[in-house]
Amino acid sequence: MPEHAPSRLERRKARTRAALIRAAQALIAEGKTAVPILEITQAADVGMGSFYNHFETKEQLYQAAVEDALDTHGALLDELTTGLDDPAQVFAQSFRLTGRLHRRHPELSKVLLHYGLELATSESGLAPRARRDIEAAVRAGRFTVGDTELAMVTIAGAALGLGHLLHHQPERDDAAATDRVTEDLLRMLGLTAAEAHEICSRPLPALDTTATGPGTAA
Amino acid sequence: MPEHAPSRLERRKARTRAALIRAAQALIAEGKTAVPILEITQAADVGMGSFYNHFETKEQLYQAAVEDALDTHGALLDELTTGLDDPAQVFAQSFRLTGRLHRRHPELSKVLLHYGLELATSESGLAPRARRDIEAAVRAGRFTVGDTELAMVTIAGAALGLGHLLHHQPERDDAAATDRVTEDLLRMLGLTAAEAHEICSRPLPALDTTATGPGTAA
DNA sequence: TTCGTAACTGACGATGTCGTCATCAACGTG
DNA sequence: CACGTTGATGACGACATCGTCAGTTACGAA
Repeated sequence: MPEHAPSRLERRKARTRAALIRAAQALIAEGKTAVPILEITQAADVGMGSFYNHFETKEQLYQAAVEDALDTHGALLDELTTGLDDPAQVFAQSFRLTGRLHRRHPELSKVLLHYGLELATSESGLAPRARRDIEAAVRAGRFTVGDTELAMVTIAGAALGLGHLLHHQPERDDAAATDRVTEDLLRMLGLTAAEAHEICSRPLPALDTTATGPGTAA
Repeated sequence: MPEHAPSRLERRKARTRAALIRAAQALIAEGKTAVPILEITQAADVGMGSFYNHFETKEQLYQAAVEDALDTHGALLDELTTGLDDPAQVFAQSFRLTGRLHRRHPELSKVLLHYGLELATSESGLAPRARRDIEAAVRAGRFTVGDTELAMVTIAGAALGLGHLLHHQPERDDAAATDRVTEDLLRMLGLTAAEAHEICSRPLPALDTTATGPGTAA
């Protein structure tokens, strides 16, 4: 991989690929995963045949779309939690930010929701980051966790449930709901009720609307 | 509805309907929801045309199949938790039994997993039972819950996550895993760590393999 | 037994989707 | 400028699924 200067042709290829991924994410977000390929390419403003230049099957495209969405969100979380020294707060902040994401970037959120629990046990995506953060907190004596793997699926399930609820109850205050669930989870992880509440009351960094599109990671 | 004696013709109709629902549940359990109708009817050992005598669309059949599975499991839970006077134990026992279900009745479990979070917010199915139990425990001063709805989606998410993990890690002890997650959730719900542990150590009623088939409720 | 009805059945035409392929446009190279 | 290569494009044949329908069987009533 001699890190070629991505010459015009490659950039064009990348652009059509990105367009397909974007369209796929939009369709997944609408729950329309069972659409003809032609419809996807039209949504991407790309010729029908172009699809097969990049993917062999619809499922393959969807997989790439989800992977892209996960990378985007994970990178954002990492960026926004650097510099925090309390591992418990890193966890809390990540979770709270993810909760807010459901409203700020509904498309991305819905993509995550659609693939749901598959992602919780997947070895790529958010799972490794979550495991890293939880184990760090355990080592630091902040969390009391009997089984990291079980805690992770519980937390992942809670996150998905929360997102699902937020999408179905648009009138509910997303920040308040997310903070409460985070607080509940911190208690579950061994923090005292008082401390859990305190951590979830701390201010959060702003969640910019610089939604990174596909093409950033691939 | 004069409660007619269900005469032979009606019984036959009910039988083919049940056969279709059974087949649908089996297919959902295998994740094969995108099969031609013909395949469903063959699995049910029923003529192709019969499908349209009972349902108008595949999705309609699946919906009936899920409803049936939920009623079956919910009724079982109610039956096995009657007579308990501590609402916290009712909750714990229901959750522990549901966890064990993932291994005892994988088909039924997978049906629940497939429809996932939809069921957590649905007004029919297990959600009303969960709400009832949680609110009873709160009234009795056993649980400390800020928002019942949020607790419910968290718990539902945890249950789904647990089931998902159990299906993907067959070597894991399902009873131990379930009890630990239950314990975690009880702490989250305000019980002390000691009490949570104690409640999850109590013996459970045997989970008979009298899997009720479709036709019982419909 | 005979007849009417309700449910079952599988074959068939209509419809929709797939994936290929021949062609074309854009780009880089000698 | 001329040629080769890479990617884009959409039309087309192959194939699968759908839902209907005309005919059949099982049942119940007269």
